[in-house]
Amino acid sequence: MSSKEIQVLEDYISQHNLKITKQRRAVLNAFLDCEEHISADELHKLVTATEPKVGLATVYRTIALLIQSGLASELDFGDGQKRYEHKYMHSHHDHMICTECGKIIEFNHPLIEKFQEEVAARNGFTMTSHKLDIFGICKECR
Amino acid sequence: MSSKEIQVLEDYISQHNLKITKQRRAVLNAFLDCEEHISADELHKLVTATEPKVGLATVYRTIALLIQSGLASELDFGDGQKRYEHKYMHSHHDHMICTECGKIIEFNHPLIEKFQEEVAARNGFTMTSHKLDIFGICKECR
DNA sequence: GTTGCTGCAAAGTGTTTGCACCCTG
DNA sequence: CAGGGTGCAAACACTTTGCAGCAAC
Repeated sequence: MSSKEIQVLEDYISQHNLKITKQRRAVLNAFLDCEEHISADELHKLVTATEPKVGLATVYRTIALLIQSGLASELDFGDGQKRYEHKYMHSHHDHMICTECGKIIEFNHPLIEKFQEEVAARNGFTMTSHKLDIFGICKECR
Repeated sequence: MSSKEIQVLEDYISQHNLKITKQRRAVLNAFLDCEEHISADELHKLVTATEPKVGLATVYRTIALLIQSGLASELDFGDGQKRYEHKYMHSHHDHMICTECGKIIEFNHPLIEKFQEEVAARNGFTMTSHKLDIFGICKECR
């Protein structure tokens, strides 16, 4: 259980006149325990394993809080549901998704990043963020 | 009105025991007339301007046909709805999206493409497709 | 005790499907 | 005239919201 992330959330909560509840702790802990790209529904299943009465709506509301506090970021691989991953203490990276088994490899290629900046600048764009997903077949599925 | 695309669709239709209808022509023509990244709802509005009785469901069903026949490809900029663009006779490119005005610039950077291949290969991935979106502020909105 | 939080159910959004009738081939 | 196509409405999947009761501060 990572106390730094709990601190980040509690700081955000106290700075916004919000309250710490056992549901919010449960959602945060389940999210932190899971080192994956998790959907709201999957996170809800994890949470209810220890706190059976937590509703899906609370999970969605807490995820919004995690995003606002900078702990989580939203992903969309185009499969109809949003996914979430750790953001705090987790540097930028892109995703390579196996379309057979769903495995996701994270990677970062400094030159790709650099050329993106270059393309943006060349078009007069101020880049705020970007998203690169590579789809393919991983070596186990080939 | 581009006869090549109509030919592609009619070929696909005749090869699959399907039928050509005025609704399908209307959807295809509206799609071809519009050189943008259009949503199903927007395309439906365009179609009903000339064919008022065409239903949204038919638009979705025809879009599926366009995708299967290789005329259209699906985009998802993470705003909750899918968008579609011309694919036939339109080479690969990525998107730069202005988060202020929604303007989309298409670009292609050969080195970025090359490094993606390289990263995939390095991880034992056989790359089948990829998607790069850069979000930022365009020069008019700055 | 105030004010925010929760669970539930209902509403929303974008997309898909079932069905009776219609039209193409 | 057979079999696919259409419009409509209902169903769907995911997410958000309204509300009365509950709990943190």
